[in-house]
Amino acid sequence: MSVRVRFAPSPTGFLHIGGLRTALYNYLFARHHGGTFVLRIEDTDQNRYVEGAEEDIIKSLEWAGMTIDEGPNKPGDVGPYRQSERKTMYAEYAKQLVDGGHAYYAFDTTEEIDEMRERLKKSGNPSPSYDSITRQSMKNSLTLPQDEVEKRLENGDEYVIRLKVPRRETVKFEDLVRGIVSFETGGLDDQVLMKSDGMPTYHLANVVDDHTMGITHVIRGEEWLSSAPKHMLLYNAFGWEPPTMAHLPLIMSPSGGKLSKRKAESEGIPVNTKDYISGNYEPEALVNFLAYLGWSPGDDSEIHDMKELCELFALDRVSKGGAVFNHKKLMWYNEHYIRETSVSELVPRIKALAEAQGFDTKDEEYLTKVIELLHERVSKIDEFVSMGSFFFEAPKEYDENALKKWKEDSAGFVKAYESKIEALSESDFIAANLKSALEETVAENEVGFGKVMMPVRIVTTGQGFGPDLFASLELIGKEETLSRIDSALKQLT
RNA sequence: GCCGCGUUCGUCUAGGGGUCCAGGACGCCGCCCUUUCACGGCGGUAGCACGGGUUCAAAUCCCGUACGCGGUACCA
Repeated sequence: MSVRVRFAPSPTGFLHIGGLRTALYNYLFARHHGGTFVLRIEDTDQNRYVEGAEEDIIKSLEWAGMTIDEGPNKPGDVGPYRQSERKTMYAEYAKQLVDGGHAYYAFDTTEEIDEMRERLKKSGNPSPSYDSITRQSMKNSLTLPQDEVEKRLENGDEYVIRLKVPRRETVKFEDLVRGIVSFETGGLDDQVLMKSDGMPTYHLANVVDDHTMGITHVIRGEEWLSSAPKHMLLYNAFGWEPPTMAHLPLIMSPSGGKLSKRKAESEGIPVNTKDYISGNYEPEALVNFLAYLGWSPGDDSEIHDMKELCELFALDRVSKGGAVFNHKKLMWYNEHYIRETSVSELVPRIKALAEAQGFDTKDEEYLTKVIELLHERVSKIDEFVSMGSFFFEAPKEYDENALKKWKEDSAGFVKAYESKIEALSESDFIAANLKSALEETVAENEVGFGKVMMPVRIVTTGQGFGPDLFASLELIGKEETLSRIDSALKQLT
């Protein structure tokens, strides 16, 4: 049987970075086995639905380089791919469960359930739940006379359908990441399967869908492990073969705990995939980084593109413990992928970024040279623009830190240097000559190289660091260089 | 509280009884290269949570403890 996996996010917001990794592992697994990657939208909670979330999910997956084989945007044979559109199916299956004695109607109001919880708490039960014991004293089709149940149903009284969890049973299953996992049903509650609004809960919907969509492997986050036994009970009740399970370790925040929006952002980690897109991260870097966050191929390799990851990926090599998100390592990957990208590929991307900020990037030849000079020193491609803005326009202000190196004698050295390069013809205004002019200035004044170079750098670029100064000046050109020196001298002296 | 899952350098991990006084990567530190910065090269720092077993031999198997994380909804 060929592998079919699904990524099943709920459209309650922007795609979380942890969700993206779950999707990635599903995708890699599918591709590794020549299987199918399905996107299913789990929108059974109408209260939490967020407009535009589905588009964000699809856009994010595409940006990361994952191709959806079947999904709401690309229907296959087992659609629809949004749970809200499969509503009638769930009701039928729930009825089937009730008829088979595996589920029952419950008419209790929220208040009545709260009361029950309060009462049990008082009598010493620290975590009361609607379960095989308490259901006996509640209003449901197990306790109410048959005719009253029918009457309530006919009257259109509000009801839910609950799973009738067996009293004492052990649910055991094999998880591809964790091995054998087992639970006692005594600790499970009679989970609601159908809500009073007619929508199924996640538990029912995911089981029905995974089965009817032919899903062979359920690969999801560890937060689902606790409800997995309920799902196994459901497969059993339906008489279906359950898919193979694999629960992934969670991505943790550096300060501990699940990587939540609040935590992550206070630690400088973007949580939503869209923030990586708008933040100009390299998708290849994020994918490589995420793949290694909780998985490793077992050798000493670190760098793999999507194609290689697909070849290497195996669920039994996924680690069990949670993995802390290390933003510095992500940046290392990002730098790596930028260096791997050819200058010609970079040109259009940086042109767009720079122009969006109102810079004139001149011609392509010029931009190419700018990129060559900065290629080895940026961490993210937007730094080509921020670090290289002086290539596009004269500095508007001088970096505060750099100015610390501006001393009493700096202006004099800059003037001395200026008079030397002023003498250079346009065609002689090249890096080698600009460098020897500086060396001469240094020698004539009997000072260190930096005493002259740093001030020149500051007045021409506004910064105390950057690409090779002489190559930069050559690119900026004689006229512009001299004009920058003059206007800086006016401001700084 | 209860249930479940986990625990190898600061972080991500390799390791699945002897070849491990534990290997790689990020970070950090130092040196070299560069008369700036960065890149690159070389080197260094640092870890098997704890306690019991099993065994000739345990990071690797078993039990317990501690700690961490997840779940405990008519949310997913």
